Amino acid sequence: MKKQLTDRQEEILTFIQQYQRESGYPPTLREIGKRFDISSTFGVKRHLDALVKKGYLNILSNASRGISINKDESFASIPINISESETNKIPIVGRVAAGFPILSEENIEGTVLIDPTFMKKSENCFALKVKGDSMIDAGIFEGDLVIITPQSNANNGDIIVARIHDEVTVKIYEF
Amino acid sequence: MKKQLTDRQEEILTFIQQYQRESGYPPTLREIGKRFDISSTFGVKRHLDALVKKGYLNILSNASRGISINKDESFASIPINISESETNKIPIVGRVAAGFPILSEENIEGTVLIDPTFMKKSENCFALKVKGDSMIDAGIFEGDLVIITPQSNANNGDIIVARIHDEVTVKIYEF
DNA sequence: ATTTGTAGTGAACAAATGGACACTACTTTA
DNA sequence: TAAAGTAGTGTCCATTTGTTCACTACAAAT
Repeated sequence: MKKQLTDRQEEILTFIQQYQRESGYPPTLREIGKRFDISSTFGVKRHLDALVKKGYLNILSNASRGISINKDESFASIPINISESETNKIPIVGRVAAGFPILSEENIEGTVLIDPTFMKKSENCFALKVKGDSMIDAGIFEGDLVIITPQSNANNGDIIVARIHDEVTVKIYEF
Repeated sequence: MKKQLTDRQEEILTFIQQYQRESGYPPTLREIGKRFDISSTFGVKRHLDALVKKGYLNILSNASRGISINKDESFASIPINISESETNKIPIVGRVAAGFPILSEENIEGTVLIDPTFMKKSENCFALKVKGDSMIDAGIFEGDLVIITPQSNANNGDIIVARIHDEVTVKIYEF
């Protein structure tokens, strides 16, 4: 369990997190001091030393902006074993505008994150929102997101997406 | 569309990303130079300037380690509208060891990320892996992950998780 | 043939930045 | 009551760090 912080330390830790998130790098002692009206860098440093001592920060000596935040809270200190870089960020394709490639900006409505537990990382996937319930027998309902992996051929019985001009439908492939 | 990078620029960008991810703050010119055997900081700076010009980096003038990475690539420069902080990180509970609270470390097997599109952020949720196919009629198959929202009561017909001592089962609640 | 972009060296400089010291003051703990 | 922790000021210093200049060299595009 982490040690208790004073109000001041809590404020400063929050500021560092926020600064880091917004700018991409940590603040300097003077920037922290400016924010909290602490004129001496020494005053700020003592706060940081306290945060290091209590396990919330690491500081690289003599390096400028050498502050890193120890993030191991989440759920009762459960280790996160999934790095963001392994996560699938899949674009959601809305209407398919003629003339543009499917993954061009014109067609993208948003993105959805899919945990790598459920599918391996893929570069070409995209998602479609299902309209209508023609595939209800296959467990695909109105409003569901279906994730499409482009590939050059399909087997009998596969669930596929067919595009006829601008119109897109989900079907079972049978021959 | 982003402009093409040279091999050298690509290497350096990758290094900066990696350094940032691992240490929590960006590298200095000299640290980059050291990694690539570039003895002059000016040589490094020209690479960074090129990366800024091509839209991959922002640099705060005269600030030490003032490098921030423009991350808007993903899929053909689709804007990411989901911040990581909004994403649900849900712990996967394995066996339920008696005497420990459900979410204690002893019970956690891993975590899974669920996009907020599918469920609103919740602090108390956890996931269970389904064994057996007793709920196959409800579309719950062996190996599926079910996500549990603890709540104090259930309605007729709800799918619930019941715990009897250490044993946990998924059922439909009927009275 | 000239320009532009890339790639690098070496030196010198100014600003940014962390660290240390001496001092005051208040509160909490032992 | 003494010790330890917190909170802050002001000053000085050494190091870290980004910036700039002059110079060389090569390849691709105009």
